[in-house]
Order: sequence, then structure tokens, then C-alpha cells
Amino acid sequence: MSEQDTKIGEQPSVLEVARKDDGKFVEPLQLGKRLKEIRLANNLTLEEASRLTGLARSTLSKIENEQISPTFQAVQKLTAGLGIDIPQLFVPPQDGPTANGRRDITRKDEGTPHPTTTYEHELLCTQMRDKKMVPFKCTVRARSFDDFEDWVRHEGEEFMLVLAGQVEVYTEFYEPVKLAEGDSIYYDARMGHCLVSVSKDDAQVLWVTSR
Amino acid sequence: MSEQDTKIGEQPSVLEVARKDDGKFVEPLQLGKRLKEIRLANNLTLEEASRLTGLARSTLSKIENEQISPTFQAVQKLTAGLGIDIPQLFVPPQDGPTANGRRDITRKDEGTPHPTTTYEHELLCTQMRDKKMVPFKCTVRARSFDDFEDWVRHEGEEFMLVLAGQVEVYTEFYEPVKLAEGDSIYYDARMGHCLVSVSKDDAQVLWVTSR
DNA sequence: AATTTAAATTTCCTATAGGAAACTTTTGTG
DNA sequence: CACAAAAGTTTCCTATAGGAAATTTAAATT
Repeated sequence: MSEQDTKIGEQPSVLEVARKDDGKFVEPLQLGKRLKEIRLANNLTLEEASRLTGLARSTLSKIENEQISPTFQAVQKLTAGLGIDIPQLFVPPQDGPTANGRRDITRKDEGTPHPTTTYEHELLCTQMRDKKMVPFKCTVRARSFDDFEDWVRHEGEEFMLVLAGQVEVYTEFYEPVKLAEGDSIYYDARMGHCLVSVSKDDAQVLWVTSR
Repeated sequence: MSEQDTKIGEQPSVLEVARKDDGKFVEPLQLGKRLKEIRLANNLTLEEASRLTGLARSTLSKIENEQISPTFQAVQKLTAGLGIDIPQLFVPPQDGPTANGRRDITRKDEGTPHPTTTYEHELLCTQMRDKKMVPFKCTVRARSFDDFEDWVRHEGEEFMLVLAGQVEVYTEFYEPVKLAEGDSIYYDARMGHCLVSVSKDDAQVLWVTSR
């Protein structure tokens, strides 16, 4: 190894710089480390990974050792070839036990009941506090549209998936839309919204609201 | 070795090639088009976007016009600077009404496919940008745990509901837990996690990740 | 331990991404 | 319409990513 050639392969890799005058700082990310972990976890040699991705052995090696910053194209090939879950790559380097993780399980029909006049809520995963999302199932009674007086409207966003039956979603600014089992909708919850069952029986939906 | 030697600035851009001998084919993706839409939607000039991202005006222009394939670093700066939801970039070009409205509907089985080796993703509601949550359905193949020893791990939180079949959730720090249809789980996604189907056939789950 | 074989890294070179500035196009404004 | 100002594109150049092959390192096999 040349001793004067401290540029590459030493500490300050290309990936680490990434700060320009007033540009947004981009954290190291250690993409290479991650990729190597993934490759090894899949018991692949560079040669095999090369065949899978279409990138040269040398290139893969350099990426893993953070000697180069791959092009977006290369990243695409990598993720496609190795079957990598994309968000995985954008996670900051995992270090230490990160023990502040928690999990919270709710069995079927064992959520926390929370009835209102219009809906029958079953809150899910209520053990965990300060969640970024609030999931709940909801039985939407078969009823007419004119039962409700005003829009529901609140901060954040909402995702809804129809689990059973058929519902009609009313939102401000749009025409009502019918959703059947398996259909889903995402919307800005600040926009007035409400839900009605249009099947004979009550419909059931899953709702997730963000903060 | 280029048989046609596509010149830059012509039509067949670099992004379009991306096929090497035995490499995985990477679809065009039209990243540039996407980015331009986002920039314009935010009422930004190239100059402003340049300040936000730390990339040169010229570079941004070239990326938008698909004259160059940005490096991963550049993509990071872009997403960080413009506040772009990363998975959105990996979603194939959205066509049609380019809904950037306030609601976004996905009919059953009409989400955007996004297969990986381990999971079969179907992204839901991909028309809307910069969502706080990313919902997708996922077919978990019936397979053994030892096919992947590495955890998935990323920022944010995750909610999962089992739609069909039976799965086993492995997470760091906890014992594996079996979830049947209707069961749900919420967890800190920084904690390593992965999923295995324990039913005969593939299982299906709904996943919602937060940012 | 010595030798072979496989895996990973480095070197050298070509192709191409990124930045600065020149140039062109578009959008105002009198 | 003329002209100015702003936004966008292209050119030219430097820095660096990617590929082929050489080199080094690690893992087997005897």
C-alpha cells in the first residue's frame, strides 16, 4: 500500500464529504457497509453479486468499501439485482443495540373499543405511546349520508383500506367515491371527510392517521 | 465497444440504456421528469433548487432532462434538499392525471408493483407526493427464516395488519411472534425486523410506514 | 507449511457526472 | 415592439465512477 496515498481508502471517503457551500448536508449513510452486510447475509460472492446486478466485481468492491459513490443507476441495479428493500438503503448506519425499540401487538377483535355516534372504533396498538401513526379498525354502520351534520376535519393525513363491505367516501372538493373491499384511499385529513356504508350490512375499514 | 455509441443530448439517454450483458434490466424510471414535476410543484426555479440541494443549476437541468444519471450522492442531496419521499423516486413514472391533489385512490390489486426477492410489494396511493405515511400491501412468500438472516431496519415506525394467512414476525430484542389474519403489530422500525409466512401458501399483509 | 483455488482489492484506463461560465430562451415591463 | 431580467440550457473542463485485468489476500487441500 502506498503510504502517501491517503486520499481514498483512508477515512474521509467521498461519501463523507457531501457538503457544499450552502447545500443540504447529506449524512454519511454508509451505503457500502450496508450493501456488504446484505450481500454477505445472502451468501453471495462479489462474483455472484456481479452477475446478479450487472456491475463489475471491482465496482462492487469499491462501492462496498466506500471508495466511490455509485450512480443512481448503479443503485437501481443493486436493489433490483439483490432484491433489496429500498428504504433499507436510506437508513442511517445502524450502530449499537438501538435498544429503544418497542413493539405492540393487537390480536383480532382485541383492540380498545371507542364508540362514537357515527362509527364503531376499535383502536389498535394502544400500548405504545407517542406513535407517529394511529391505526384503528372501524365498523361503518349502514346509514344514510344526511345523518351527519358536518365534515370531519383534522391535522395530518389519513389512509383507509376497506376490509369488508362497501363504503362511500365523501370529501370536500371532490365527488363522492365508492370503495369496495380491497380498495384504499389516502387523503389530506384537513380536507373535510366522512364515510358511509353502502352495503346492506355494516362495512369494516382500516384507518391509519398520521400526526 | 459501443455499437451505437449514444451521444449525450440525443434522445436515447443514459438512463435508458442500463442493460449490460447479464445485468438486471433497470427500467427507465424517468427520474428527471419526476424531479422536474416536484420542483415545479413547489414553485422553485433551478437557482433556488440549486441553493436547497447544493447541486449546480446546470447539473439539475441535465438531470431533469435526463442527460446524465445522477450519482447516489446527488440523489440524496436532492431528496434531502427538496424534501422528497424517497420510495416515490423508485416508483415508475406516474402517468395520467398526475394527481397531486388532496386525495388518492387505489383500487384493489391496482397498486404499483414493486417486487423484491423476499417480498412482493404492491405500493398503494402512489399518486400523492410527500406523504407522511407509505402504505403498501405485501405478499409474504412461504419460506423459511434462514433465507435471510439480516434484519430490515429503517427510520420511522411501522404498522402491519395481517390480511390473509399467517405470518411470523421476527424482531430484534423480542421473541418471534405469530400473527394470524386480523392481528396487527406496531413497532419502531429502527429495530431490526423481518417477516415470514407460516401458512402453507403465501400470506398477505398491509403495511404502513411512517416517516 | 506449501501449493492451489477462490475471493476480494487495486491499478489503469475510458466514459461520464458535476461545476463554472457562456449562451439561449422565456418572461416581464416600459 | 424593444429591451431588460430571469430562467433554463449548453459548452468546456475537471473530477470521479465503472469495467477489465493484474495483484493481493483469504480459504482450502494435500
